[in-house]
Amino acid sequence: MDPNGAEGISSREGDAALITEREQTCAAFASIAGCDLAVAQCYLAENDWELERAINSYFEPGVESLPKEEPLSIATKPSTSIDLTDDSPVVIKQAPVVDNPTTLNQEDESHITLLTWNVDGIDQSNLPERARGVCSLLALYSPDVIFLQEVIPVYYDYLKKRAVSYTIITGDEDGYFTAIMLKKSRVKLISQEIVPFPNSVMMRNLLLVNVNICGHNICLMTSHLESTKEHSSERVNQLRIVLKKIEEVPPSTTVIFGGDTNLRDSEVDKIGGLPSTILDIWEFLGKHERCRYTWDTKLNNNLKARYTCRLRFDRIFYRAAEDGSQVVPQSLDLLGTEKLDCGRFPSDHWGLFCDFDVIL
Amino acid sequence: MDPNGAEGISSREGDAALITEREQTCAAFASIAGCDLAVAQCYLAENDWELERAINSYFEPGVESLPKEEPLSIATKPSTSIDLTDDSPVVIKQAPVVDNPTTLNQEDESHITLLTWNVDGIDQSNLPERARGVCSLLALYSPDVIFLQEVIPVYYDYLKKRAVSYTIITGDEDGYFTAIMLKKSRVKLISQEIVPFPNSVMMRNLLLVNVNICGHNICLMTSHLESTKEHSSERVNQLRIVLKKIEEVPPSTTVIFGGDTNLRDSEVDKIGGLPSTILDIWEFLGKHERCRYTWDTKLNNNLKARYTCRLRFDRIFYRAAEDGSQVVPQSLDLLGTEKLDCGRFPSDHWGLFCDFDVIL
DNA sequence: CCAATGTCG
DNA sequence: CCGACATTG
Ligand SMILES: [Mg+2]
Ligand SMILES: [Mg+2]
Repeated sequence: MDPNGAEGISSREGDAALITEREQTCAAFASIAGCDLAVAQCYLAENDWELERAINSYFEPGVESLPKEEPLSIATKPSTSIDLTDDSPVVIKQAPVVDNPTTLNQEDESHITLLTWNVDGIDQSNLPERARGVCSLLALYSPDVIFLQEVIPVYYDYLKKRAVSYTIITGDEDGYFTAIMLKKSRVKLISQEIVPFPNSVMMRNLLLVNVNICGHNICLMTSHLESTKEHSSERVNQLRIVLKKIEEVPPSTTVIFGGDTNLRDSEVDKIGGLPSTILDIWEFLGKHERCRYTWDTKLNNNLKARYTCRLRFDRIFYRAAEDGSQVVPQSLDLLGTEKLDCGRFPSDHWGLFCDFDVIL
Repeated sequence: MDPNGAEGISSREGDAALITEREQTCAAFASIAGCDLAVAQCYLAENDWELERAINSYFEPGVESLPKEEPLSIATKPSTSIDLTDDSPVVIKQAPVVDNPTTLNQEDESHITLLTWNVDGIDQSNLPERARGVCSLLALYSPDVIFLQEVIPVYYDYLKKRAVSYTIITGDEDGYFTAIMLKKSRVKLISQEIVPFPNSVMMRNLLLVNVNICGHNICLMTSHLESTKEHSSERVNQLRIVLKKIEEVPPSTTVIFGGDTNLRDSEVDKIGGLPSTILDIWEFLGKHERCRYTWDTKLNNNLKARYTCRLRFDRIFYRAAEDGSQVVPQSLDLLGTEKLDCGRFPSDHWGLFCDFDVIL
């Protein structure tokens, strides 16, 4: 797998037509994988110049020691070595490239799209297939901005390979952590910051970036607030920190927070609701039942729960820039609600996909 | 025990001196017990005219069925039939009468005294002895106002007998409930009210009375807020109701709330602390460690707890009347911190005794 | 990663 | 009537 260990280009090939065909295949590989031609050539040579096989090989990390079904408590650091390879090779249907006609994202100056998703990287069962499922949807929807929670190091490694058209910023390096992914073609990264939650017992924090999209200054924030009912009061404290941070952003900048808040409505009530300047986008868009619950043990079997419970854990908050509302929430949808071949879903949470209108 | 079943007065007595002596004994009995002479004569006749024996007989209710050690959960209604009699008769050392020189209460126009105490009537172990212990301290300190929590019906019956110099108003009739006791000689009852806690799962409410003491209009309130950490949010809601009710009292009236709040400091912080107009008397008086914890499993063995924990559950709140502070908290002390003969304390809570200065 | 319950110290 | 944790549906 080491590109340096592969044979040099054109070492055994003499036929000009063949070289041309392979050069085209290399170009296609490089385009899909977002790597350079030398790396493309290396993977193709190792896979008998079959494009699909080589692409799958490229996106599946090498075999490591794999404690596959090791149960992990939510506050425990997961093992950092896992094999994201799977028995059944998966065809990459959408290449992670810009302006791919097969994506659903129209990608113009009039819309900004955002996805937030807790991908449950700390559940190791079917993780390779689940991660591929997530990445396929990322490629299909190609959001301008992606917030992920519960990413683990090997998941991050996989994202770096699959989502080469994105800049990825993470909230931590080990354990499980959040990530912000910015589509390079659309989003200009200006700065980034990690705000600690000093009393978190779960290593949680607030990750934020300042970006410019289509000329708009936007502060993007994600977090995975303290989990479980037991830690309600710490979670509410973390929410206060988030809201305060949102309010501190200069008024000329739009702010979008998205993440796994683990919030119960009563906890938001307890602090007197959100500040009037900050909108909960699900509420703003009319509280549609269709995309209310982002965690639902009745529809989602990932947790094998013998109880039935659904909650709106994943939320997107929005604070408009003061000089007119140029970025306006438009629609909200759930992602990841279809079962994979393994019979399970990409995560125990649904993803939350939001489309913003850009009003000039 | 039925007064109607006793012999008529002077039925067998012919000697004038003896009659005179017995009339004096009757008068003493009536004074101590706060009953009329006929009732006094009845009890004395049944107890060979021995004053102490008759008094004890009077204050010990008749034997009923007694599931003595039946454990009760905090949310469960206790049995309403229990024998408050005890194997060892207890001598009434302080009669519950006004201006008794053996009380510690100077009882003048310059002080008002108040006691709040969760007497743990739902713990049936040693309840007769513990109730007598409480009543002995009531007699000793003779507070102008007493707030009790976790009174059960037979405890209330006992209080009515022992504390004849008090008017007793209760927050409920069965299960366990709160009581406000007003020293008849000092406190004029004007009105009373029960404010329901609509979401209590433990039948809790707010009991309040409007009174006049030494010319001052005072609103007195007690409650036993929802118990346990699990019910924190309902407890905080109940606290809000209490604080709102305090603030709604006309400004010309002093307000004193005392009770078992079950509050953790963080819960008060969560609502932004008390309103600035309402003082926590323990804080106001300098947060003395000596009387900080009113529930302490290290010093109090009643719960036989194998853990050690102490909290300031019992609190007194004060809102001054607007036209100058005429009633000012002066001192705070714990009561019931001495073991009874049974080796246990009157309650798992300490009583909280507060002295107010009356500034003319 | 539910909520209710039980155990333990 | 604690707080941390495990168990259950
Ligand atoms: Mg999770
Ligand atoms: Mg109690």
